[in-house]
Amino acid sequence: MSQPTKSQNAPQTAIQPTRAQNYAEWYQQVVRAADLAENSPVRGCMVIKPWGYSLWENMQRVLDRMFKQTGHKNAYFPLFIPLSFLEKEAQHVEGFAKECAVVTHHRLQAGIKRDGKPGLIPAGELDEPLVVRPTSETIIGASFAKWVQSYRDLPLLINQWANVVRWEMRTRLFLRTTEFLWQEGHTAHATEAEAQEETRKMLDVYADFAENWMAMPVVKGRKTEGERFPGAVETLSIEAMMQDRKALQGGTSHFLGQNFAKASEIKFLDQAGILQHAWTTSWGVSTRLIGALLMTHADDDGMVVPPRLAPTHVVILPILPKPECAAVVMEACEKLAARLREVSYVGGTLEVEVDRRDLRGGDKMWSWVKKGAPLRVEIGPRDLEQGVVSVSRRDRGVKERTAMSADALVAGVVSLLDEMQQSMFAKAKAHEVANTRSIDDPKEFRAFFTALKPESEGVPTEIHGGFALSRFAMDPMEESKLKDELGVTVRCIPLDGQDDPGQCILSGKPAKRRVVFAKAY
RNA sequence: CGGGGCGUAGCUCAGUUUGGUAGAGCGCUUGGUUCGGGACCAAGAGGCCGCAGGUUCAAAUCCUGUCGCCCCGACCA
Repeated sequence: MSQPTKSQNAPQTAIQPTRAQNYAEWYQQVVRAADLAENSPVRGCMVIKPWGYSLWENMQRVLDRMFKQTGHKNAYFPLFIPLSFLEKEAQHVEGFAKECAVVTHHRLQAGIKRDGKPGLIPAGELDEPLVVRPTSETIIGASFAKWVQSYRDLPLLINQWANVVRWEMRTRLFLRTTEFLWQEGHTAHATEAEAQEETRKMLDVYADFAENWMAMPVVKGRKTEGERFPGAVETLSIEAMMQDRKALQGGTSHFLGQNFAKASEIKFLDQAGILQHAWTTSWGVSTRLIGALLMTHADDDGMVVPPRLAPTHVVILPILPKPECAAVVMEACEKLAARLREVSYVGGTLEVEVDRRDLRGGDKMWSWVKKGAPLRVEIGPRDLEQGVVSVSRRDRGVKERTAMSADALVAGVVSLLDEMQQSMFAKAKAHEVANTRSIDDPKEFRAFFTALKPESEGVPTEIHGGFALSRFAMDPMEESKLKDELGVTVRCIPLDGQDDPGQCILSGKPAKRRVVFAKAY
């Protein structure tokens, strides 16, 4: 087979391979083509590039506003956690011990390294090692213990934007990296009911954000015992179906009971003068959401960014076939950009970029297609003659264009973006619905999650499976067996589900209701 | 931590079996022809072949050691 040259045999899609050919590789290629992030020299850690980071900034801005609106305040706690703090909650230690980065020294000095060469070696061993936070329950708990004395100090509603480190064995850009960015909310309450309400409220905030900003439909639910956060009494999560029909946990909200309050001594005197332990919660979303956004919306030409989170809403591409018309075209572009920048959109004004780069037209256009900018507006001499601009939507075909007057664009741009946002959600929802099935027959269940052609010699399995809504008797052993056999787990017990008694799909024992089974990231 | 693989130009890789002193495509620079589209032609810049030893007249190539990375599993936001 001869190597096809670019001119004779240009790829049909901007991303190779396509989703259908090799989904995992497609994901990596989109991350790169869209200029979201790249691998760094540091094992398992990524460099988030400007386009990817501005997506995160937009997510942060919206979420931060939602947290403030629900009464939370931001604070910042140390990156380092004394080892003894982590040891306070037994299940917590067990859950995180295997993935902690540990600081054992506090300076470097000249010496002979392990490879026998001269260089810098760690010196000044710490009396007590410091753990780089994998999550901050214990260090924040220490502060909460000081801040809470009376029922009048409650509820305490705190959020922190931070980086955390989890020494994972295998990493994938955005989905699982050694260091990642997130927010972690930590709250303390006087009563169990209030803490549970908080847990539920923040899950609703996440679901609202996922659906209305990311255009990503989610299922809200409770986790089974085996999938729970270490140390939590109950874990709630939002689960989204990616385009390969696997589930991605997008955010979690934990009801911690009094476990961490007891470990950190968060105590208060209630109105009756009785000393009580507080009830705490914690909840978080991370830069993983960028991976979720990609796998929900991106196509074989690259990223597709939902308008409400786009760093740039409109890209204006000047078309300059002849140098003599450059000035006129550029002026028209700048004029349109200035008008569009006055337009209000989702709490701010439109972000508009005129791409003045000295690149060939095709390269320039494709770079924005791959990044997923919602609207591209082309302006060339011919458009100027006809008094129009050419508008392309990223959620439509790359070559599809609509000619309209600049006035019409300025007047209609917001409804255009709104329609695009809606349409992206609708498409993702349709995909979820199409691949969610109620299954009562164990044979059908097994077939649903079994690939027709198993993976072989670099050819991945075809995309299959989805969400199975089946009854489960909540036996952890059965769940663990299922995971070993089919790689399927209970993603959640949906909150909006009804009681629907019948036989457990795994054991045949009586089961009260249906849960979501799926393969997961 | 178990199994497999790979370290050669910015990127993707060939060359290693059969040692002889470094290549391709893409990208980059310059010039030209094109150009409502990811074009073409020409000329260039760029690598002590992961690192350290050894064998040899001669090592990217053979041997030993070492470091790093990737993939599959177990673990995981």
